[in-house]
Amino acid sequence: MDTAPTEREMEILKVLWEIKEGSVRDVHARLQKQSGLHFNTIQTQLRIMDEKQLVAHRREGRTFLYWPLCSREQVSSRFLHKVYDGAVNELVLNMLSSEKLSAKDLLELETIIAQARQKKSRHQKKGS
Amino acid sequence: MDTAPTEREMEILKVLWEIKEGSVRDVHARLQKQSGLHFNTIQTQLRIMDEKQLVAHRREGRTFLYWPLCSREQVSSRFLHKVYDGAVNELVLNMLSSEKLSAKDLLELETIIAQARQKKSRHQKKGS
DNA sequence: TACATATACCTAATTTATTAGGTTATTGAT
DNA sequence: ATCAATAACCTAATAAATTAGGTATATGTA
Repeated sequence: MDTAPTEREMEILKVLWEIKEGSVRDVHARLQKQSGLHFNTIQTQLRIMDEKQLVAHRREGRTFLYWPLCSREQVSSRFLHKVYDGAVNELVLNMLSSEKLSAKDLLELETIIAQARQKKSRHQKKGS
Repeated sequence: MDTAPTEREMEILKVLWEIKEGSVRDVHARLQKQSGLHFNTIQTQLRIMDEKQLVAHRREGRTFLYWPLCSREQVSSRFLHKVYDGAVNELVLNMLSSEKLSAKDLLELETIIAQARQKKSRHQKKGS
């Protein structure tokens, strides 16, 4: 993944992240309602994404099964660096102000980070 | 802002977020080194962004000064909803695993969130 | 005044993204 | 065996993004 996914490619990637692997039909079925796109459109998109190495495919009998080569994590990291020059804290700060998070969400978030921090300090003490 | 900024538009927005307001020349100067783009290219981009209402402009003597109509917060919120269906915790979790954060960063993050949470519970007790 | 410079403005070429039609081959059912 | 359905494959039209050339005008300086 060295080219950033376009808007439409993102939609397709989201489907593949969810289903792990799927045929054109599988992807089309998931996008049909919201987008109304033609089967062939998805097929062409997937072929192009294949060329761009955003996805890969294998044959399963007569049909191709596609899977993502680019993770949500990678897409997010790219976004972070593109928009925030890598400043996670800035991003989180903005999330806290723009999204309406419940106290429960916040507590969960706090816990997640506390755990990461504790894990980190343990590792540092051990020297790794 | 109802159209998402394109790749190049993002670069220009980043400059405007930083300098708050600036002429074509100002923006061009900032982007010149990294991108090597022509002055007119930036001018055209800004005109288009103006049409799209990603920026606005006013006259200052002979030159136009542009400022962003779309914040980093808005761009981020759009990203969050597009890629994570709004799940902040998922995003943060991914950030923690993809970015190499120092213990200091993590502590700062934890503090930021703890404060947001405490502020929230206070408000809830008061009933707002 | 003449001239170089900087500006907006106009235009369009090129590239990339998005969409889907038509063709051919394979498969499964009647 | 025939026919309908489904798949890949090929092709291309359309739309949007990206880039920059050229023109006209104003401004400050020699």
